[in-house]
Amino acid sequence: MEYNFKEIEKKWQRIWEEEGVFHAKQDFSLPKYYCLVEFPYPSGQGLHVGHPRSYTALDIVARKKRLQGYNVLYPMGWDAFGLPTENFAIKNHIHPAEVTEKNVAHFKEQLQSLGFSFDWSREVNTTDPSYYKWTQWIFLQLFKKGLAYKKEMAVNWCTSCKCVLANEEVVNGVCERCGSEVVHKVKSQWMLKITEYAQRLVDDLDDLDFIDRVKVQQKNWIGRSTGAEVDFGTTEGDVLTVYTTRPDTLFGATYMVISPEHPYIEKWENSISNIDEVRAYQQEAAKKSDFERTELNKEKTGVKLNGVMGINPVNNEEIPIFISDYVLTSYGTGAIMAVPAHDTRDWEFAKKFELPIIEVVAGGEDVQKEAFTDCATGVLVNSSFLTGKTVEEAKTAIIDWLEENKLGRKKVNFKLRDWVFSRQRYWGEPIPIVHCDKCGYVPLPESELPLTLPQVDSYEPTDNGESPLAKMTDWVNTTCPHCGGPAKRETDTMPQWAGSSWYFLRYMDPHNDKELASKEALEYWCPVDWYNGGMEHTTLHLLYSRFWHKFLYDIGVVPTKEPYQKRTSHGMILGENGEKMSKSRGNVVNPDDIVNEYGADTMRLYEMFIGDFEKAAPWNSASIKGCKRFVERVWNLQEIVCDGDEYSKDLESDFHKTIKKVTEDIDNLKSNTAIAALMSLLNKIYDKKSINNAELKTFVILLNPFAPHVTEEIWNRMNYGKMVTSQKWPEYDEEKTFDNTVEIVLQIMGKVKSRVTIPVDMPKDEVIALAKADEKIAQAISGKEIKKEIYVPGKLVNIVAM
RNA sequence: GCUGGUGUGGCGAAAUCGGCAGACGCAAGGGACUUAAAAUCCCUCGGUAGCAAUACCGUACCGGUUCAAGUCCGGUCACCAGCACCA
Repeated sequence: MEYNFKEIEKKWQRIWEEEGVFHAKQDFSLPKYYCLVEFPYPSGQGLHVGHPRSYTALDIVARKKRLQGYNVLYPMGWDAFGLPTENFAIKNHIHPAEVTEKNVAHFKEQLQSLGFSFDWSREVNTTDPSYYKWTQWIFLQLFKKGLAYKKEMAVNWCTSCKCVLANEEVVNGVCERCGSEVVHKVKSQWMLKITEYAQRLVDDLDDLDFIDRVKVQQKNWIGRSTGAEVDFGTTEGDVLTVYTTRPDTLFGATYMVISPEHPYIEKWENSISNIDEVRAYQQEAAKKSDFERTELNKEKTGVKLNGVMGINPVNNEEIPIFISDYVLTSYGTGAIMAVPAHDTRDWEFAKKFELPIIEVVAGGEDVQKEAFTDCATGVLVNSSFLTGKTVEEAKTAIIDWLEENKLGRKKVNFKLRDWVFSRQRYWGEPIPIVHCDKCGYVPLPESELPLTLPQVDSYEPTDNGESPLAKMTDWVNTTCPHCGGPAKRETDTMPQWAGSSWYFLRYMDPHNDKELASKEALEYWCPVDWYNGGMEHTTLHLLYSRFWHKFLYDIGVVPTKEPYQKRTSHGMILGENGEKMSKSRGNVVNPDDIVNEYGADTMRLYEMFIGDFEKAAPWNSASIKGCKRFVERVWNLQEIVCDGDEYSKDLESDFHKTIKKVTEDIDNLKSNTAIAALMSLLNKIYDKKSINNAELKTFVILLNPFAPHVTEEIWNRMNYGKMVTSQKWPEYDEEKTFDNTVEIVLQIMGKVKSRVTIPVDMPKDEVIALAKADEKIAQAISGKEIKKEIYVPGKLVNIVAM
């Protein structure tokens, strides 16, 4: 009997959709489960085979949870603002909204052809004004709380996108999207104070069920370090504060370094005798892009400030001050004390400028030859009242001393920077702020939201760094909501990360036009129980949305501190040659082709069977056949069905074992071994040449989350009643997962010599006796002294005989 | 450089606690069915030696702990990812 997957899959997809089988119920008394996958950017290229890996994995979880009686929310939508659409629109003279609509339709069709159990009644689209109304609303709340502010500063500017980038979007000095050079440009930008949440973004990770590498990466990115600020004196009388994580080494500070942009240089202009040299260095440093700064980091450079000296507060010694670009303006105080004996960078600099190197922690080699940095367990020397203390003791002692004498304080610093939020492009949410000469930056009244994107003639980005919206004078010129005077609208738009920072909340109540979602819906659905997405979003979307959610929690909008309880991440699907799939490499696999040739069930099974979900895996066309065979063998079970309303004796324990295995594996994201277990069971059924109705029902339900179409069709043809989707997930009896007898191995000195089958509950003495009676064992131990006899129940007997 | 991870057949991979290494699948070889092919079904399938029973070797490499190590400990190498002058 042939399985016509093309017809049958389409049929069930239609029925599921028509009957709203996967719609989350409005009944808030039911136990809930919220499964979420990152909504895609609907690019013109269509779905990538990587998308279904994530979507199928959580589709399996969602379908199983429904069968287990949960009210499941598994939604899908479109993260549709963004540059590729805008660039396509520019090139082809079509409005980006039109491009988006077309791409969305294509994506949706592709997703539906894979049979995902998304609740399409809750579809959202970030470019829909009824959606971005609330994105703008959140921005206004941030503004009102002082967390959105405008600042003139050097920002990352992508020379190709002609747009500023957040720090998170700059990878190795180039644009993460297009790979073009990123330069520094001084611009006035909207910023979000994510740094205010740095501490909580680190601390609250502890209570979350995120995979470790996500936690570690977020922690590294936020980069918390604990140390002290120390106030150095100067011969100018000003206090020069430095940040250090090693205040214990204060007696080893032989010079100071400030960043080229440090404001004291202006202040000391008249006292610095070599001011021209200093100015030249400043200009040189300003010209360098991030890329150059990191590329050229081998050789230390700098200029000594002649005429000004620093004063070390612990011993009142005068030490020189340098400017150098190895000290960053944006971290700490933009100034450091240099301890060349115990810091590699300071050591290199000291060697180059022939500065003294004083050892203050004993235990290393000669500090004149190499910096001794790995000195956490060392003991202090040459350090007055700290001498003799361990590093840890000295840290505490010096901080106490500094605080007592008001010369310093304990201090926690973060690498995290505030989020550069504005973009000079058209296809994004307009920032709902107007600028009035009298009143400054004034938020639009909430009643005027959404502030919709105006129609423009040209979406072309400009070279002068202005948004295309700036040319729309009709739109730009407005009145101040505060004083009624003339004012100008903000013409920059929000970054793509804005709409995705809260979309999971909108799914909870997507058609609400009074609030971003109702209190009841938020109470019920928060938090997302399981969120799967790409590692590439760890320090972007995932961090940003945690920040927004925490803010919404603080202002009483959402009921939980964190948006996502559990976060997992899928490995990439590589091309057949083991390289990343890309057009230029010519190794792209189109999911449509696979669905056409093998069907959605086979595609789903293959992507789940391909290997460890967390690891990258190369595509292999040949291996798909194995999954197709499996689907067909399952289909053909219909030909060997016999009567029976309970598991047959010889398959009973296998069924209980498989139910247990599949149930647990789905919860642990191990679909590969769950499918392997189902394949094994199927092999056993075929060995037996028959399956009864009770067994087939269980088998079909177990397989349903993985291969929903074929199982639904079998269920239907067998007249088992209703749909599989309305059945109950099978249960297993732990007792029955054990066999009555078990084969154990008999070892001599840890080497397998023989095997024997015994009742599981046979006492140790009897098992050992039986083992010794075994012909091969008896032979092996004859004439030898038995040192030890080990019995591991259900596994083995090992006899140590010499 | 720092942080995290990975290393197992021809290939994708399994192996909650240390307890039969290679489940499951692909590819390959042999056979059955067929006029033939495809499909399907059955058998073999880590290496070496042997007709065979069997023996020895084998989870990147070196060493250790243990009755027993893919798994634990120490060291080395390779690869992947993230961060990278963060004081």
